[in-house]
Amino acid sequence: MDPIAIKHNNEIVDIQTAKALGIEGEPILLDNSAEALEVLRHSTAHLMAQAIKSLYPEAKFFVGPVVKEGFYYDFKVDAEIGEGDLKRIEKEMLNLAKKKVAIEKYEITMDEAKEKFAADHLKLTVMERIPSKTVSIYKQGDFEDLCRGPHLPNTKFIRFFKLTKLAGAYLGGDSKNEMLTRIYGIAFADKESLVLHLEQIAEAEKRDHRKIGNEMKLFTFREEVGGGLPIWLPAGARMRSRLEGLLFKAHRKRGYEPVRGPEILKSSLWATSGHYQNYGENMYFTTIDEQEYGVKPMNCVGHIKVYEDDLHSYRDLPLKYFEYGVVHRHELSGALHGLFRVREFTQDDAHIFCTAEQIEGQIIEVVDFVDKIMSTFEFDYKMMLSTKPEKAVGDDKVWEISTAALKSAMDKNNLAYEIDEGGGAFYGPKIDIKITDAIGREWQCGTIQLDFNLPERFELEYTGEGNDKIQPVMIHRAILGSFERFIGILTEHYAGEFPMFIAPTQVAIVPIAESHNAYAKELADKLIDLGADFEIFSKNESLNKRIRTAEKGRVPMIIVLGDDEVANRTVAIRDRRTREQSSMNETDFLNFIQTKINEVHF
RNA sequence: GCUCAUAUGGCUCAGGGGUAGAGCACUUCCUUGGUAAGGAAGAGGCCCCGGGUUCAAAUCCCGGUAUGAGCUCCA
Repeated sequence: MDPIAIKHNNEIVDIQTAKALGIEGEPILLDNSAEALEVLRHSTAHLMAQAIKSLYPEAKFFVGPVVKEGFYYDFKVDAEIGEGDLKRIEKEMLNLAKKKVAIEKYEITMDEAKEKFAADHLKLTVMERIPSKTVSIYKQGDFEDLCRGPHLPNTKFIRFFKLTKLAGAYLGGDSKNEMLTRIYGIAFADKESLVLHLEQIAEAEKRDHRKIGNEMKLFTFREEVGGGLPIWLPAGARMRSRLEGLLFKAHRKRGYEPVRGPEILKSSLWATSGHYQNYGENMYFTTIDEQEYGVKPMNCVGHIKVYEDDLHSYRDLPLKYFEYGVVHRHELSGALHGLFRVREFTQDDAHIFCTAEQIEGQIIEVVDFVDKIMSTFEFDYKMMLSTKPEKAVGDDKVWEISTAALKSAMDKNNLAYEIDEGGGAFYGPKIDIKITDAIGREWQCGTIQLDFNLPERFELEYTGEGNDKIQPVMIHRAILGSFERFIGILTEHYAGEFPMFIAPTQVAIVPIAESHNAYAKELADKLIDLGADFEIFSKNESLNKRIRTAEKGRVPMIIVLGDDEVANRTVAIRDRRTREQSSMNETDFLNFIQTKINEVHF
């Protein structure tokens, strides 16, 4: 196999450039390595541009980079391009690739380039952004494009690709500029990888929590209620309350105290906390009796008021307050997305007030808490440490100390993390927990934020050993993040087939005939006593229909009751996934359910 | 927030300047069935909201609301 490029000084250099400059290096072969895909996808973007140019001769092109999920090209044509045109463009791309045209590179001066592309105002805009005196041109057949490369040596390497999305995009991402057409695509070195990728996209669509949530009647949204304001239906609320219950116990076990702050607080308080200045554009305000109030976007201020209710000794610390805090944040309307991005949500929020010496131990404890929960739900996760953002309160020195404290807690305990520069909260640095779901997608849930600023702003203190007044440190933390987003993620993670301990309905009871209803009711009562939710399928429908309905409802366990079961006090169990049947006596069954429901402790 | 698209019964969707359609779900009746759709009859819609054009608007136009995709990745 011929190399498609080389790696020189840790940079990808294409064959054309290497030859011109006489550079040698480690060969990059056409496989699915990051380097090979970068070159392949970049050239596929160009091939797409060539195809577009041949179908729409008036086309003008802006930029066509490689991105995380493939590549795109921004361009402008006179005609309307719809989803249906993607197939046409793909076909033309295949035709062009089949001609096995060499991709050549040459350099010209910026002035020459400006003349060459004089008719293309988009390319001219691109050139305005390039500081160098010369630019490179890549040529394949009669198609030429301004590009820095690297590119494949020949179009024949491009075989396995797919144009995936069509969208509008502003020139340069700025909404003041003109709107261009953007086509996204993906390319791989072999057919299997492409097929696998497309299957993954289809799988993600099947798991969409908006679709499953609707089918399972977990939650809904209503136009007349407002955007981003979820309505929890009985099934969803049952599941949510199971999660809340398990997590409540877990907090109590770890020494957290439940507290509760008000939904609206005076604006002056938000000014003290800094939210008014730094987060105000995301907040809802209301004025009553000439007094302005802000609807809380976070729970910290309420918890600070809990702390302030009493004097504290160093002996009391750490104090851990937690609340399932309902918060409102005005997200951009275009950013709303199912349960993932809403304007009202409930955080599993807690604030730990501790001494500086206790920071490390507390961080470790929270990380351990996170690990327990995420592993229970079979999530892999990684941690990101985010540093000071542009909009921030507090001295640089305080930021340095708190960032260092987080790093040291992680380092000392050999916890791996990545750094996100400038990604912190406005009051302090943070560690975000990113989980990976069943089909490999990443989600941000929990967060641990260190805060020296709010204690300072509210002049919090505790009495030290020497009877002196010392400022405590606050740790903000959430583990699920919010019930809304977490349940959305769980829905996609499990494709709606929730494990027994969290499922909205644990057991579907299907009595075969009316004469078996009494036994069904008797079992149902016993299930309630165990804390299991059930549903009896005794409607006037065929047995097959009722079993099908129960299956489609994604209930983890279906039991069928007929003459045999009533006579012997047994249940016929049908497994949701394997569709296999087995029999169990009543006592064993109830014990089994009890074990299944209680097998999880966070 | 911006651009484009979409909005028809509880759900999924077809239709379309002049009586509103299907499947599922729902109700009633028949059927009493042993592991993925038994049969029949019936009820249910201000066609998102507000304006405009028209003899006539669910349909065309404008505005609003909601939903979807994209808007950060720089030749």
